Amino acid sequence: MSKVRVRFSPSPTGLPHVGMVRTALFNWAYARHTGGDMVFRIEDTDAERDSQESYEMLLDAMSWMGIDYDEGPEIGGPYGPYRQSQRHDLHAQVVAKLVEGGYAYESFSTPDEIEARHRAAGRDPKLGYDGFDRSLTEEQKAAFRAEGREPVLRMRMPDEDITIEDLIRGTVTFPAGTVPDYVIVRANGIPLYTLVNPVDDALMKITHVLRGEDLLSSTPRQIVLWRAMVELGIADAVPSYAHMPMVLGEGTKKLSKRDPESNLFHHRDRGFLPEGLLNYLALLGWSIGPDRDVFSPADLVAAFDIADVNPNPARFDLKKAEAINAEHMRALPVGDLAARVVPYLHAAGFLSSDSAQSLTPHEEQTLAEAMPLVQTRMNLLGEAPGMLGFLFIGASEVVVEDAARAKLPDNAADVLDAAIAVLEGLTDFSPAAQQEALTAKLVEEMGIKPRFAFGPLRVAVTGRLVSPPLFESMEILGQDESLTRLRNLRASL
RNA sequence: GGCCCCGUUGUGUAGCGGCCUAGCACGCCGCCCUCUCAAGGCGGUAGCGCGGGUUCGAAUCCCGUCGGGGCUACCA
Repeated sequence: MSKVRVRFSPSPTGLPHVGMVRTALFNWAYARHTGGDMVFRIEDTDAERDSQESYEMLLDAMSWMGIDYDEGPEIGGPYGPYRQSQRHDLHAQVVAKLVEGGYAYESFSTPDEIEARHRAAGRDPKLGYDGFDRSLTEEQKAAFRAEGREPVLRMRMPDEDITIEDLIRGTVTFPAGTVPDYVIVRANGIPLYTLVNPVDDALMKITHVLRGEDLLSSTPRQIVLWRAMVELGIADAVPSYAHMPMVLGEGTKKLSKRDPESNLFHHRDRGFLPEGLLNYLALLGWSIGPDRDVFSPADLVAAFDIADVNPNPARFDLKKAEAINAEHMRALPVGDLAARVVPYLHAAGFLSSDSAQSLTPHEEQTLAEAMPLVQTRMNLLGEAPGMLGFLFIGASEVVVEDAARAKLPDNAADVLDAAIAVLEGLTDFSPAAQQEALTAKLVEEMGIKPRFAFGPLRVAVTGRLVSPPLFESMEILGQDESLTRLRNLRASL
């Protein structure tokens, strides 16, 4: 069996969509699992919608997700160029052979004329092209040209059933006559996706076409093109196909490009780990085993087979995605997690640099001490500023959230006064010492429930209702800083 | 309308004729733990769309039906 060659061939239009990334991921996983090649090709044939910005985001998305490729734009390869817009000559050569071999023909019919003919014959006007120009004589063609009409090129579909063995769906048959002769080249001479996609696949020796279900219906026409290319010696063999399920949003509709959740970078911005999102995306239509759903990219590669992919569409579930991401965050060595959280803390204004290597010694130490406290308390890296921000500011910058202030008990002033007195007297400011002393005073002596005894302290120190453990937090801040914060809140009551 | 695909708890899945009184995970609910919130532990909730077959036996096979989706462009 020859080497597997798969390809990911997006159009650079708009933002990278998670469904699209999932397609790239499965292609990649299949290539890596089989030891095959992953080809990355940009289908920028629609100048109207394509953009350089979108192209760059595509590269960014691939590299962030860790989806590498063996051939592609920027890195090249034996079957380049890898941007479709630079392959016009290659396409033109194939078109010429197709026409010469009688596989494609010139068609002058306009959509209106086709529809009119259907009506005249009492057929459904929406049947599609009727094959009218299939055997035009040279005289008839000349007559059309004399009218100033330029023909499109259509592929001649055979009068036979076309069957594909889909790796995910099994045998799929399209009855003869249900697919009309389709256009491969516009009247202006520019080839269409329907031509260029299979042609480039053939030229790049692609063996497996793994793509979205939305392309299933266009497969029979591509098979016909492939068969023609094989006969013409352009292609080696018709590839295997696998049509992956769509990624749905809420309800039953496809996850729309308008939906922010469809944007890969939206998730990156919120603080998904690439391996976390990759793990979740792989779960959309595939599973690694009956009782496991957390795995690394390497695990995916080791276990993945396109034949195991489910044919039914899957909904994108943010909650599940975040839970998976949280698992990955907890599995990370703390130092690693700390480094990953730095850009988010910097963006929120809490750190001097977005690189863990360039932090001040104090920032570095504070982060190192705080990270273990919050590793199990976050689902996303983006939660770090809210969780840890208070550690990187001065007492005067602490902002007490309204909700936190509202929740202060009536005796908050007494609690704070007592706590300040206790903590001032400590020579050992360790969490254990703090807790012992504060519990003795507030809980046992004053008879306040722990929850209400420590709540006001938490608010004073962090400004929030939810925070890392209180005593550890105060230890990191230091005795003086902690006391200042307690006094500040006390003074504001 | 035509052609095609899909159908297991709210969500993602395991299941490939008997191991299923349907497993796992997320979610949700409760309890335990507890300085908040998590994490962790324990327990609970909820499903084979429907109807016929085939079979000793069906979530698993067949047919139909209903429901959802895709395609039907001189877009990709």
